[in-house]
Amino acid sequence: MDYNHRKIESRWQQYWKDNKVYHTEIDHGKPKFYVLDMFPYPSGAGLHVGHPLGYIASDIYARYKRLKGFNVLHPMGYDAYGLPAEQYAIQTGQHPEKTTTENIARYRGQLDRIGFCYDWDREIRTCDPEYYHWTQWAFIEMFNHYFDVKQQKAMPVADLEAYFAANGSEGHTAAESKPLKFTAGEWKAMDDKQRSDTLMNYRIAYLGNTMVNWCPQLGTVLANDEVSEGVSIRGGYPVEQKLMYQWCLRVSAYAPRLLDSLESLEWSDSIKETQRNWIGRSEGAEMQFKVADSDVEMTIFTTRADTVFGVTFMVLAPESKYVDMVTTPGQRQAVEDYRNEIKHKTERERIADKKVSGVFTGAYAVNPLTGKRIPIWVSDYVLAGYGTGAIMAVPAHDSRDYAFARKFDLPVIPLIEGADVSEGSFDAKEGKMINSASDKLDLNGLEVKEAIARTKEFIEKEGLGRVKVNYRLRDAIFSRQRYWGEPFPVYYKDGVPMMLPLDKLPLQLPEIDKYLPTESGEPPLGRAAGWQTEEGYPLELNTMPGFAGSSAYYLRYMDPRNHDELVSKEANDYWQQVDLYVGGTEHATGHLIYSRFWNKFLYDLGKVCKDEPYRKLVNQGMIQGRSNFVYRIKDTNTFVSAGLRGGYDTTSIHVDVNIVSNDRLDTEAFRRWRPEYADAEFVLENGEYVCGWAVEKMSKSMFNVVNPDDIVERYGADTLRLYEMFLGPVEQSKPWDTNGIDGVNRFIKKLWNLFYKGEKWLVDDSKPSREALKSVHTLIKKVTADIEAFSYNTSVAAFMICVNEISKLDCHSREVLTPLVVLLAPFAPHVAEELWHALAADGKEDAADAASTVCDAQWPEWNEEYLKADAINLPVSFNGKTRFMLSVAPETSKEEIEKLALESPDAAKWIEGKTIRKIIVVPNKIINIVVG
RNA sequence: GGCCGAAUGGUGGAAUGGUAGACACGAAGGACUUAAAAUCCUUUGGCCAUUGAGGCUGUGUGGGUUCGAGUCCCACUUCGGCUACCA
Repeated sequence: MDYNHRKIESRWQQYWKDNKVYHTEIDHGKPKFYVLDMFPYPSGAGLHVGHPLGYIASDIYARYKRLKGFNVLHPMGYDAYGLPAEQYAIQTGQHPEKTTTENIARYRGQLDRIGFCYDWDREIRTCDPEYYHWTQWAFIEMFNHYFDVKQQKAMPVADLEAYFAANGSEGHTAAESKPLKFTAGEWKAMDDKQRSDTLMNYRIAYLGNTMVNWCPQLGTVLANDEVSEGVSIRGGYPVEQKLMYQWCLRVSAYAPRLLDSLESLEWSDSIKETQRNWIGRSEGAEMQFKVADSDVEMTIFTTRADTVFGVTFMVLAPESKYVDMVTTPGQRQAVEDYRNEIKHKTERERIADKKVSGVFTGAYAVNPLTGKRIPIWVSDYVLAGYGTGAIMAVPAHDSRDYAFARKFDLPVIPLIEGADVSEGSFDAKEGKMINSASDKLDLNGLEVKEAIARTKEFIEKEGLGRVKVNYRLRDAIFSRQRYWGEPFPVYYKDGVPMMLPLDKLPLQLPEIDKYLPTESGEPPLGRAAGWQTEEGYPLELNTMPGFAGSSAYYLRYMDPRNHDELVSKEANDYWQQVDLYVGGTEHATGHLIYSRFWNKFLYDLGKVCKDEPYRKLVNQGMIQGRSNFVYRIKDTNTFVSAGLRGGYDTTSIHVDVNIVSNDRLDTEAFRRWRPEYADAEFVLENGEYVCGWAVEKMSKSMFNVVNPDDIVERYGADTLRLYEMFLGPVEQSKPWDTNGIDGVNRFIKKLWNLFYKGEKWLVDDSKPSREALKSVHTLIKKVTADIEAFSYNTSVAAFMICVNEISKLDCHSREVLTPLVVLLAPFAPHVAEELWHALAADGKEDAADAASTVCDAQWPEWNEEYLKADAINLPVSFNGKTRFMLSVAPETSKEEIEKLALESPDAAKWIEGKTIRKIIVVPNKIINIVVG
């Protein structure tokens, strides 16, 4: 029997399915382990060879944990709502559900062929009403809660209403969009609409008038993490700022907790750092600046309170509320013109346009420490959304302020000794202060850090401001003007937003005729006939964004068919949280923040038992494409091999990597590839056409997409799995290079040949040699350590070494081969399963019924006794240079080693005629003898 | 501009501060074969030497710590990734 991957793999995939081998239930007799992949968006293009990398890595871990005796939860599902299906629907009129269902079927087929151990009985889809029921439920809970800053947790809005009725707004501790002041009497006098509007200022899910990223081409708003460099991540369309009334989530209230509990997570430092930056905590001070000849006081935020003596002007964001309050009549027109100009520029244009621009308001502020009058300007380099939208400008020590001062010829006062500000600002927070003294505060001579502390102390004491911690993290905009998303469980009663009663959930997405906005500019749901409650109140027309469905999906896998709750207490208590989460780094500032927020909210409600959803996170690298090129001689249909193109004037052309093998072009396949190459001629080197190559993104247009199905068909899923792991560390990005896959395939065949020679079954019950035992026990130790450390590439190498050694020893002992098969089961489950059954049935064909599956085997333990070497070779060095090797028994003491080294004949010639100055003996490592 | 990471043969990559280059690809040579494929064996960082050995050098650059540095520290160069008028 030769190794036949097609037969083996289809046979065991069928067996696993028929026998529900990977079905998981709660089992209190076993410790649990939850391994989760970030679920995919099923795109129309299907999986390419890069997608399964993380799935294979987590699958290996899940299978390993199972063999170690854990009850492993390893589910899979689909993030099914998304823009591509909707865009496709707009173009073709095809219902996105149909496209999505087809794509899911294709994904499932591709995944199944790779042999994953998912419990498909727990599959979820975010577009399934049974699933989004709980997305809508969570939204209602967020609407019904506010965030209490003092207790740092979510509390019922009803409590807040009671507080307002008793005390008014005075002294409340709710996180708010903006400060509001009202008395208990005023609260009681409010009508429903006014109360609703007021409470929106505090709810965790609230309707707010906020600056949003509006993308005209997509016809929808986008969250900050869906925009990069002023264009949408999906599609790359320009994005502009627009004030809109939208549903938002008060994520910013959770910023301190999101930041603090990062410490407790086993995530990579780089992704934690990315989240820290995104949350953007900065310690500084808020200070009040009085406006001259006016009652207005402006509040600014600064991290450099120490530089207050160098403030020579103030700058307001164009959208700042202060602009209208301070602008003088004479400057009103100029300011209005400037604001209009800014408004019509997109974010992208504002960034691209590095020119400094701004306009004087005509007003002056008073520096609270020096009493000097300083002009107030408006400029778009100050952002309305951060801090208070107003800054004190210190041109000597901030490069942006410096550029502005130079452009508009404003004074620059250096505050740090030795800082040369004739060419640029001095931004570093170091040095001794100068020019910083008044009759109340003297900072001269202090280090910057001391000066910051001293100033903060001073302004708090004098009532000029207060110490303040600012966060960059913004509330999440939760409305999308699209069809293919979760409908909001919201209706409007006389203009007041109301939540549907819980027993009306799920509110199902209605059918519509076209997937475009209505003529009046309303979102697509505006086309749905009868989109209203039974009482006739209109339902919300927006839908939820992509991250809504992915924020709590890990909980649903614990209890996917529960009709009464998101997850039962029993299931949540058992499975707790994800122990290992595998996915790409691109979700660092989106999904991984929202999901943590969502989970913390549910935790506050007592619905989940863990504060954090994902205990350990591993980020797999991206698989890039490796493109191949052919070189056409200009104006001909002749192609020259890469090594010979020096003498010709050529153009390089991408060629389909699937007709190239080891960078050698299949010239016949090339002629068939496209009609224009049918009569192509070739200039060969050594009878072959050698292609050039480059690493690029994997994409259709580069002809470098490799489909896993093709690899599985040709080499088998086990080879694909082993090869993807062998390519390099899981965390590292690397190009897909099919060169080299033969090596892994050869390894499987070699392994096979330990069991079968033709039809003959080779395995026997003989006592294995010490070398064979040592080889396999070394492997057990190595693979166990490697899996725990996620170092799969070195594991595969270790398998190769072991199989080579055992082949050379001609060992076919069951005692050696059985653990080898179990070790291999996580990596190459099909061939391991086949051999496991063959071992049980002594190589007979009907092996399938002969034994339990390898999935129920026990992970082997290594025996240190077999690993002990007879002798250890220690390098002996003189004056740091290795001169010879000394063999000693493993348990030799330090003193004995020293004696042996000095007495060895090799040592004599290095010691001769010299004095020994120092001897260093590190047992099992080194002997170093210093002579002179 | 900020933050993070990386730099080792022709290639992908190994190496708890202790014999650098595991393992694999590719390449060269050989065995088997009518031939090819498959398989197996040998060699494979560079330089010098070779009858038998052997020797020198070598992990981006320059310093440092150490008996000993690819690994730790400082500075620099280059390349990736993320992020960005965040005051």
